[in-house]
Parts: sequence; structure tokens; C-alpha cells
Amino acid sequence: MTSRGEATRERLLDATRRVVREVGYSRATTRAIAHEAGVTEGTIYRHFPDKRALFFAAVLDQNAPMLDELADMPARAGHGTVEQNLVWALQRLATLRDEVLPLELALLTDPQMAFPATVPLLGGGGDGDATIPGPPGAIAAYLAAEQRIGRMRAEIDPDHAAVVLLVLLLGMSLRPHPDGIGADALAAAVRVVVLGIGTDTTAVRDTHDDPPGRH
Amino acid sequence: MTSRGEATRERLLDATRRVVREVGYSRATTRAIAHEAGVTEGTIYRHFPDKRALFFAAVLDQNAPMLDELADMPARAGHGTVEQNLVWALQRLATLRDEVLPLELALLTDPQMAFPATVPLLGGGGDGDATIPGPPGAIAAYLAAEQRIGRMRAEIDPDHAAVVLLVLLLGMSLRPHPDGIGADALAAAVRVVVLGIGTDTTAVRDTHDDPPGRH
Amino acid sequence: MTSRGEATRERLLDATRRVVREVGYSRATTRAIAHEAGVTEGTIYRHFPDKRALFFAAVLDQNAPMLDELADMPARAGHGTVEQNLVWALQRLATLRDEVLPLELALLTDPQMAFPATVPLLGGGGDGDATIPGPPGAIAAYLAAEQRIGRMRAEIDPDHAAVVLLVLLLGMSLRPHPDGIGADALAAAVRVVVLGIGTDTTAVRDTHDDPPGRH
Amino acid sequence: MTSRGEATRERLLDATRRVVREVGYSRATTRAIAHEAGVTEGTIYRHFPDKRALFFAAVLDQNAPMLDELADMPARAGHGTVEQNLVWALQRLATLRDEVLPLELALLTDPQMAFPATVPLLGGGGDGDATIPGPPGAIAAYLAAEQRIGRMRAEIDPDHAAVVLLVLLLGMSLRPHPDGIGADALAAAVRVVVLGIGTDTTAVRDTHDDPPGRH
DNA sequence: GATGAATGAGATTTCATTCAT
DNA sequence: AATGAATGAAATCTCATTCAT
Repeated sequence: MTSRGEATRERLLDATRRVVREVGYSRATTRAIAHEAGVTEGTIYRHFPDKRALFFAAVLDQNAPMLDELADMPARAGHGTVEQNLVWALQRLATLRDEVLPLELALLTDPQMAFPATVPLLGGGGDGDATIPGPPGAIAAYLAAEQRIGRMRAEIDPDHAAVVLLVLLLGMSLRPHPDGIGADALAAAVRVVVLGIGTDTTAVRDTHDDPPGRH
Repeated sequence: MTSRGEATRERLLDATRRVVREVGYSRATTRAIAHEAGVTEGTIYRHFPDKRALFFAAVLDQNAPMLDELADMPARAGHGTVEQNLVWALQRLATLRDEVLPLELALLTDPQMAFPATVPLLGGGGDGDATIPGPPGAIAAYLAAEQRIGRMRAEIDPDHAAVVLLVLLLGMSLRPHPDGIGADALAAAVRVVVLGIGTDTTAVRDTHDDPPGRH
Repeated sequence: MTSRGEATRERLLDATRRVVREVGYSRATTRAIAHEAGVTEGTIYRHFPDKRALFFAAVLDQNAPMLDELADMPARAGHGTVEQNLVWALQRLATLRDEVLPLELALLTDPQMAFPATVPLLGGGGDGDATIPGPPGAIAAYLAAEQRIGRMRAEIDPDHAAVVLLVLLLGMSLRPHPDGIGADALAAAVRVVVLGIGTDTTAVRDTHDDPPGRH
Repeated sequence: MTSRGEATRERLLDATRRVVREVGYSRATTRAIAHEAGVTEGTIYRHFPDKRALFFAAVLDQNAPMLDELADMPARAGHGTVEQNLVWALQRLATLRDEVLPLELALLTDPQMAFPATVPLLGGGGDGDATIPGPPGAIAAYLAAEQRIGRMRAEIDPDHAAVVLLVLLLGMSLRPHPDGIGADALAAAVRVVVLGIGTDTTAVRDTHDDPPGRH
């Protein structure tokens, strides 16, 4: 692949995300995407076998950096409050997500497109402790770490809690919102969950900054 | 409208939901719907001005009974456990929702279709106590009632908690699932939230069935 | 035919002319016409075998009174000026014509509809003197009479002149005009022709009303 | 635009005129036109945004040479007889017109298509002397020139006379005629008008060929 | 005599994809 | 590697007409 070809490929992926965000999935035609990318329709088929592949690539390409960032989550266990950490992670996800959500939803909803593994928000999964790919895994690993040091109720399944949080994020993305998800709304929603999984009813203390005086 | 016309209209609405569920929104063509309903395409346009109207009607029509049922939620305050009541409500919603979710999502996602008010799952809203239309209102009113009798933390906003629950449901519906949302998964998710909003960390007692031992 | 049926038939013819005038020929659907007439589409087919027949009837029905009126034209020969008489006749035609012109044009233009005899403005024709049906005949007969009493050049063919006048009217109807043909424009056009067919270059004298002595 | 594309475009315009002439405006479907042009329907939309644009282009494209030719009319003033010149001009128009008349009429008649400025036969207009675009302008300019050299009555408005002539042509085109407008009929009609606008009752002499013997 | 429902053929337009250059 | 033209299948919607009631 020459650098010119590489650049064209990137322009196509960018254009795809931009067009889907602006006019919606069903009106994101190859013509519109090619026009936005400044190439002709035929060019698309030199870089991708079909439209489906272009859309998948546009999602995966965008999600990659997000996944890398979240992989460090478990290391945060014990630092700051659980709430702070989770709000940070979910807001991070929310930002990146805004780029590709309509596309993901379309892929998720369309039985013919259906290829859920493409959508890492819900993909992956976790064995609790192991750091595995995908947001559910990263967050589950983080929660398991918190649980081990006593900042999360023992009877709650970390995998499960991770799914609840991510699904909450996904659901909130769907509420009609003018410019992305409101940070406050997300924070408040997270707080409810944190209260549910935390070890006491007031707040979840910071293990490191505060001297331990628990249980 | 003759009874024959009425019957055709219903068959069209049924067919619309069925087709969208089976082949997805973007492949739910007028041709497929007409075929499924056993009529010709032209007939659709005797009953609905356009495809959009057909889709809206298919959602609204299906949601009506659900909304009626949920309107009684507040009366349940104080009976059973909060968790039981919420699980019941959300499972109720989940069942009916399965019929129309893909359609609702499409309507929500498609900028051309966009008419979010049509989707009652997220519509409505609540003033806490007043019984207002839409699931958010019904659940918020129920939670406000529970809060008043001390079965929900005072510092949590009932409206907010209602949205969290519904958005959770919506998000879970999006996870790839073969036959509707697993009841267990939903119950577990609700439990996390209930722990978060409840007054103690173990469980939320039943006011009526159990002898009162509270303050 | 009962009087109720007769009334319906008339309402349909009226509605047809109204609809064609308002929305144009190609959008004058059976549905629109039935709606305008206050009946349902099926009713049309009780009164007319098909749409074509309805349109023809709508034209013929409207043209009948016009033809009757013009039949008296020859009697006007020698009264008033030729110009006055012709302007009067053409303005009369123009008025009635406005009702059906778009319909006539459509019938005239459409090779499938084509049934030019239906359009009396150009139909008929004349043998000069004989009073025959249709505007061309009436006007030709009138001109022949004027010619005989010396108010029209001998070398001009009355039939021909009649066609010129009517075709002029038809052509003027086609110029974009907000509210019917302007009376002045029509009068001026007629004057040019009258000068061409008259016996002198200044004006055409009135044989009866004015005492002869001018020129 | 490649030469292949250019050729296709021309074939489409040709096909449009041919189809409209043969089957009439309302049956001139995109399918029929594409078939006649030997391409598929989709190809039409690569060259024209919609059917309307195709029709307009088909008219304008054909009218261009005619307009150029008529622009020279004023130079003919004083040469040959007025009658000869006008008959020549109108027959010229009639010939070219036969190609597009049904289309023009449809455009003129159809309120949806309506864009009268597209139809140059009636478009333009004139300030008498100035050579301005459109047949009315060209003919008016010619008549004004003749008027100046005394071959047309002073009291007649050249603009008006031009409109009369063109409208006459338009009207004659509408008479049912197997193969274009009969040359004789047109000539005879023109003669009536020429007599009306000319300076004497016998004929209009040639200024150049004949030695001037006029007063 | 009239209604309302349904039909089925067809119209315009869109769009992913292929191909010659 | 990219272009621009063309394709052909399909989608939404329209409409004259028929039919049972």
C-alpha cells in the first residue's frame, strides 16, 4: 500500500464516520461518502470489498485507541474514589462513542450486518480478574481489584456490574440529546450504581488518600 | 372504516412489527410488509399516508396497553419489596418491548424518521409524585411514593433513578440475545440499582407483608 | 337516470373542470375529482365508463352553450363594426374557454386521448355561407355575410380568416397570463387581423348604425 | 465529462424529443426514454437531476440554433417583400418547432413543470428596435426596421404585431395536422396579418428590387 | 346508486457495485 | 491508484379500475 493509498483509506474512514453522524446510517450512501472523502465511488472498492467492510473498518479503527486507554483501568484500583474512576472511564467512553454510535447501533440492530464483536462496548466480557480485551473486561477487572481491597461489596459480581455500567452508558446515548451525553447526567447515573455496589451507604472512601478506618 | 378495513389495518401493523423484528429495519420494505400482511403494497397507502406513518402507528399501537398497565405502578408502593416491584415492571416492559424495540431504535436513530416523542420508553418524564404519562413518569411516581414511606434513600432523585432503570433496560435490550432479554440478567441489574437507591445495604424490606420493625 | 343520479353526474363534470383548472391535467386524478365532487371514486364508474369519457364529457358539456351563442353570429353582420363584433365573439369564447382550456390542450396534445373533434374551438369548419356547427363555422358564416355586404375584402377566404382568428385566440390562451387572457391584448390582436381583412386601411365602416360618408 | 458521457447525454435528449413526439408527454416515461436511448433508467440520473431537468434540457438544447438564426432577421428589412420574410421566418420556426412543440406545450400547460421562460417562442419580448433574445424580440426588431422605412403602418406596435404572428404560429401548431403545419395554411395566415399591418391594400412592395414609386 | 376496500401495474428515483480507460 | 460512466435491482408511492356490500 503506497502512502497515497493509505491516505485515501484514512480519508474514506473519516468521511464514513462524518457522513453517518450527519445524515444517519440509512442515508450514508457510497456516493455521499466518496464525495465527502473527495474521491469517486469506484475508489471505495479499491480499498474495501464492499460497503459493509467499510463500515466495520470505520468503527474498529476508531475504537482501537479507546480500548488501549481503558486497558490501564485496573491499575487505578485503590486510587481516587471508585466513583471518580468510573465516571472518568465512562465519560471517556462516551466521548469516543459519540463518533461511532449511530454506526454501531445500525450494525447492532441490523440482523444482516450483525456482527456484535465489532462493537467493543458490549463485546469482550471478562473472567473477573484477567485483563481481557474490550471495555467490559477492563472495567470488570478494575472492579474485581476494588472488590479485593474492600471497596466493593463482596456479593456483587464484577462482570455483572461492568455490564450494568456500560449498558447504562449505551442507553443514555440513546436518549435524545443535542450535543453528546450530558456529563452531569452520566455522573449522576454512575453515582446510583456506585451506591449500589459500594460498601457503605454514604460514599466510597478513597483507600490511599484517606487513612483506612473501614469495617 | 368498515370492519374489514379495520382488520386489514391491524394486519398491517402486526406485519410491520414482525418484519422489522425478523429482517431488521432497513430491510423492512413496503413490499415485505405487504406480503407478510397478505395484501398488495397499494393497500398500505389506503391506511397510512406513508411508510413513516405506518411505522409510528406500529409502535404507538403496541405501546398503548403497556402504558396503561404501568400507570398503576404507584399503587404498589409499600407492597412486596422494591426490588420485586421494579423487576416486575421492567420485565413487563421488556416483554412488550421486544416487539417494537428494533423499530423504536430505528426511529430513534434515523434522523429522517426522528420523532423521539413517539418512543414512550424514554418519553414522558416525571414531576416525582404526579402520575404522568410514559414509563419514566410511572416509575418515578412509584419511587417517590416509596421514598415517602422510607423505602428509598432521601437523597436520590426519583426521576433520575427512573431514568437509570429504563435506560438500563434499553441498553440491555441491545446486547445480542437470542430470545429476548434474559430474566436473570435483568433481575441482577435491577438488584444493583436497588441496592444503590435502597435505605440499607442488605435488602429492602417489605412494609406490608413483614411486620413493621422500622422507625 | 334518477334526478339524484343526474345531479351526481353534473357534480362530477363540474368537479372535473375545477380540478383540472386548479391542479393541471396530469394531477387531476379520479381520487381528486371524486373528492371534489363529494363522492367516492367508485361512483365515477357508475356514470362514465372510464376517465377518458369523463374528461370528454366535461369538455363537451361546457362547450354546448358557447356553441349555441355563437350560432347567432351571422345575424350580426352589418351591425356595429366588424371589429366590435369579432372582439365580442372572441372575448365570449375566451371566457368560456378558460374553463376547459387545459383539458382541451391535454386532449389535443395527448396522442392517446386524441379526439380532436371533441374540441370545438378548432373543430367544425365551414363552407363559407352555411351555418355549420362549431366556432369556425359560425365565424366563417358571419365573415361571409360581411363580405357579401362589402365590409370585408373579396379576396380573403372567410373560412381561412375564421381559423386565423380562432387560432390567434388559442395561441393567446397559451401565453402565461395570471387571470385569463387580457381583454386589451385580445382586442389589439383582433384589430390587426381586422385591418388585414377590411376593405380600407383606416377602419371598417359601420353600414347600419353610422351613415355612410366617411373614409 | 468524457466524450462517451457527452454522447450519452445527447442520445438522451434526442430520445426524449422522439418519445414525446411519438407517444405524447404523459406517456413519455423515463423507462421509455431510456429504452429509446439504449441505456438503463439509472443512466438518466447521472446526466440530469430529475425528469423535469431532462425535459427542459431537451427543449432548450433544440431551440438554441433556431434562436441564432432568427437573430439575423432585422437585417432582412427592406429586402424581398415583408410577406416573404415573415413567411420564411415562421416556416423556419414551425419546422424546428415540430421537434419540441408537444414538449413545450406540456411544459406550458403542466403547473408542476411550469417554467414558461424556458419556451422561447413566447419568451423574450422586445423593445421594438433593439435586437433582443427570443423570437418575439427578433421579429419585433425586424418589423420596427420595416416600419422605419415605410413598409409597415406607423400606428401598429411592432412588439404587438410580433406576438400576433408567433401566437398565430403556436395556435396553428395545435390544429390536428398529420405532418407538421401545412406551409400553405401558414402562408395564408401570415398574408392576412401582413395585409393588416402593411401600408397599402394590394401588396407590400420590395424596396430594393423594385424602384421606389411610393409616395 | 353509492361506498370503501383492494388491486396490480407502473412511475420516478436511489444506490451498491462493476468496468473500461 | 483512481475516474467516470453505466448497470440493474429494488424501493416508495400513485392511480385507474374492479368488486363485494
